[in-house]
Amino acid sequence: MKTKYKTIYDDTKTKILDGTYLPGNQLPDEIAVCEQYNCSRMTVKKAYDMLVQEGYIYRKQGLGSFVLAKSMDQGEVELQERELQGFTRTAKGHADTKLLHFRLIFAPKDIADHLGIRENDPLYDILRVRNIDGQPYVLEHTYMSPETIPGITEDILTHSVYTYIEEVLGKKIASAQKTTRAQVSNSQDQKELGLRPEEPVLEVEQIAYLDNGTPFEYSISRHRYDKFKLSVYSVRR
Amino acid sequence: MKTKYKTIYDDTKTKILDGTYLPGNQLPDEIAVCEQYNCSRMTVKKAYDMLVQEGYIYRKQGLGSFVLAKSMDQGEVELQERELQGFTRTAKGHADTKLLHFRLIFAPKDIADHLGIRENDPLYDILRVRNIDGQPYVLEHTYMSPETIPGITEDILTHSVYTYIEEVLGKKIASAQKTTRAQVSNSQDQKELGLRPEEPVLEVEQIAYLDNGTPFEYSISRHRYDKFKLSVYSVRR
DNA sequence: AAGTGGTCTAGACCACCAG
DNA sequence: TGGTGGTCTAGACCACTTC
Repeated sequence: MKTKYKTIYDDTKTKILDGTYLPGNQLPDEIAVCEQYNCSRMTVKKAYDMLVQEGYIYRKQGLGSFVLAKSMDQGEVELQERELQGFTRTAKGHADTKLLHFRLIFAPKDIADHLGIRENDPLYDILRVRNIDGQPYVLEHTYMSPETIPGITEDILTHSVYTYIEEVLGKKIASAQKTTRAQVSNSQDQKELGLRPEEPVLEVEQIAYLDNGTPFEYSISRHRYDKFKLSVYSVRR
Repeated sequence: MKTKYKTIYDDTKTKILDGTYLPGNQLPDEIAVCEQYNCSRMTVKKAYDMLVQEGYIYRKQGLGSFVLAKSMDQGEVELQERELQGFTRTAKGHADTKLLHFRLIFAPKDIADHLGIRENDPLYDILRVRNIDGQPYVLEHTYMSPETIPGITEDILTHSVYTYIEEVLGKKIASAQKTTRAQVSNSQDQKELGLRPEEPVLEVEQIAYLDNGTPFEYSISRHRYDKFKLSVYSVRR
């Protein structure tokens, strides 16, 4: 059974996206929505507040709730990642993966610290190139502990590790911390991503967590500079 | 008067940051906090949920609330920007600004669209270099409408525009949409930021909003690749 | 069974903004 | 003054986890 706040959230978001509510339009006030959905104000507030966090609407005490002018261009690049208090990845074409290596190594101290394991514990060391429509766009170096994520195979790595974790292992991926910077490309980047020496990469360092708080993945992704962008919406409070 | 949920949020966050609660520790359950602060469960939940969004804790139904192992390194670079559903900028040294130009122009169509004004309306066109401890780290190209933000002067631009907007104009900055990518540096970047031709920049495109939904600033910032990183924590839901 | 968080109610009072 | 959202209550019932 879907929750009431999720129903109101989904319905309202749909109406914003399909143009039923246009930028600048005032949304129905909380009381009106209460009556429509037969619920209490707190429930409406929760739904509307989620839309505020994601940049769809803004609200002002004494005035009302309004659709925000969404104005950043989308879609010049092949892969767009949007952090809207959730994970959304939009690839435009057909994706596939080339596995460069898949090894077991002794965990170095820094990575062991990130993953909450001991130095020299066994560690999966995975290097992959991701392609969209046959064109490489990111070189992904991934480390996972076999204790946390057992049973990784080449087949899983060329498809979706996340699907394996959630559907086969039955664990839930809950959150991720990412840090982004620009970097000069090295010879491996240039070879695998087809870059010229003066062309840079966008590096994303990530630690991903399960819903029990365990960090299960540490990764460094080096993206082609012209095929990836990261979007963030942040609300002050 | 500070709200109750903010008090609980601040107190708990402080205890996490100062080590009173260590990574992995269980936090007091909602009922216990209710009794301590003489409040209802909803109030505690609001405070704890904010800490979840910001990556300080995780919660699990049936189990409890726990401090998350925060594991991403901070502090190798001069400027760190962290989006924790709020704006946090951490500069390590003394900051100052060099104004390269400050003009009025006719708004080009694309920028006019971002700012919700008409093409050819007057527009401030501002180009600045920001230094920390005398070293340049970012070239900031900023556009604002004089209709929304009147009275900009050179003096304001070399100090804080945000302070001027909030304290002199009495308007509230509410949110911002940012998109980040890596770019090859151009000759202006190289000259102003002291980069060699093969060194890239991290470009951040931003639209910032007032609390009445008006977009008041469109900017493109080009950061030295080795002096800036952007961190994001995202929770799935 | 006991303990935890997740959702939800049906109100209350207050702060803010418009006319 | 009327309408809006912000905070808060004092419960309720349910879902999930561990024992």
